[in-house]
Amino acid sequence: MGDAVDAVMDAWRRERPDVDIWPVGVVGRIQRLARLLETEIQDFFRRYGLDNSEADVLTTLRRSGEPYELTPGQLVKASMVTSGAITKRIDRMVTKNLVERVPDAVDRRTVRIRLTAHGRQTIDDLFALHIANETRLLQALDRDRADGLADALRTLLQSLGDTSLT
Amino acid sequence: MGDAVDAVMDAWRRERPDVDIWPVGVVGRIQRLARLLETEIQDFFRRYGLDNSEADVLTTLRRSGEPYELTPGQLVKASMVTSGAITKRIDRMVTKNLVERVPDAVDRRTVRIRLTAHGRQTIDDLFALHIANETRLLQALDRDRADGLADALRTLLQSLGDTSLT
DNA sequence: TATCGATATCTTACCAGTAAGAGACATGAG
DNA sequence: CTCATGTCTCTTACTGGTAAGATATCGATA
Repeated sequence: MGDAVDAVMDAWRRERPDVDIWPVGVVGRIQRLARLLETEIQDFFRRYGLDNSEADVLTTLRRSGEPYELTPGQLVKASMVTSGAITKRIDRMVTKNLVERVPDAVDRRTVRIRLTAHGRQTIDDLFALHIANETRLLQALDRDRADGLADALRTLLQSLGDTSLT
Repeated sequence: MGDAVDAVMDAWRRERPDVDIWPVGVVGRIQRLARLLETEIQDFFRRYGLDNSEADVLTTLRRSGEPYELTPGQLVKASMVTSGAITKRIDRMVTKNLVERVPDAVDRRTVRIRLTAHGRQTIDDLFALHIANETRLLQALDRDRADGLADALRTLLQSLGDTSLT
């Protein structure tokens, strides 16, 4: 008994035996897993009054280290969404007192987005729990298989040019 | 030199050495890859006047076999989007003459969504090219590594309950 | 056969994100 | 010093999807 993608592949082999559809076994699974994992992670953060997009910004700022601030442009590069989406996220998060906009002393085009004390506290309280939740989602893989999986995924990401966040 | 996720993990190890963040190496990569692959595949279909959501419906109907029709409910289960989204997709695709709604003879609650001749032609013309494009996206992996990757992803999907499309 | 819960599709109000570009500011070449 | 070009953030109009529920129909049971 396979997974949902095995069913898709069986159907294609019946309908289009002339095409070797092996890439579907990788691409289709990555897409389905991404959706399932995103839903699970969203459920986790929602229990604490956050959503995925807010958690994305909070974690990006937190792991950047003291003083926990980045420009909107840096957040765009780290996030895989457009600048318009980042502006809106920041607007929402300012009203929730998770981040604040502080003017840049040197370059007046630039704004710095800084974690508030509340934002810092929120993500620090949640981070270990969030990682524990991701560990639970991956518990079907032992550590060796997980490492092998991560290696193969890294190879793909590098080949697609995903080598930097800045 | 690693990928973008290696940079994220290095940052976390510096900022939160108390947390073992190994799951990020899998979850983060699946999420980034899903976005990158989706963008690439969207670019591919856009060259032929389609978008991802339309291609999703066309492929689902095509691989279901003669007479190339499914109910909206079956499309919902195959697609990972809500029924409202499927209704809208069908509306758009009807105006583009890719599918048609045909009443079900037996159950009048049910509608059958059927590929038109144009829809059938469109997906049949594109399918082999689409698979060739996916093959290109995965060319960094040889066939053995791709099989191993697919196996690990299948294990995860099954553990998360993703075993059927119906 | 009348009724009631289950099922199937569609509707409505809303929202996050996108694409394109506007506006403000910086900077280097001449 | 000036101006043209580049950079940075934000705005606007739009779109695809969601959540919740309305509407219509089916089917089992008393």
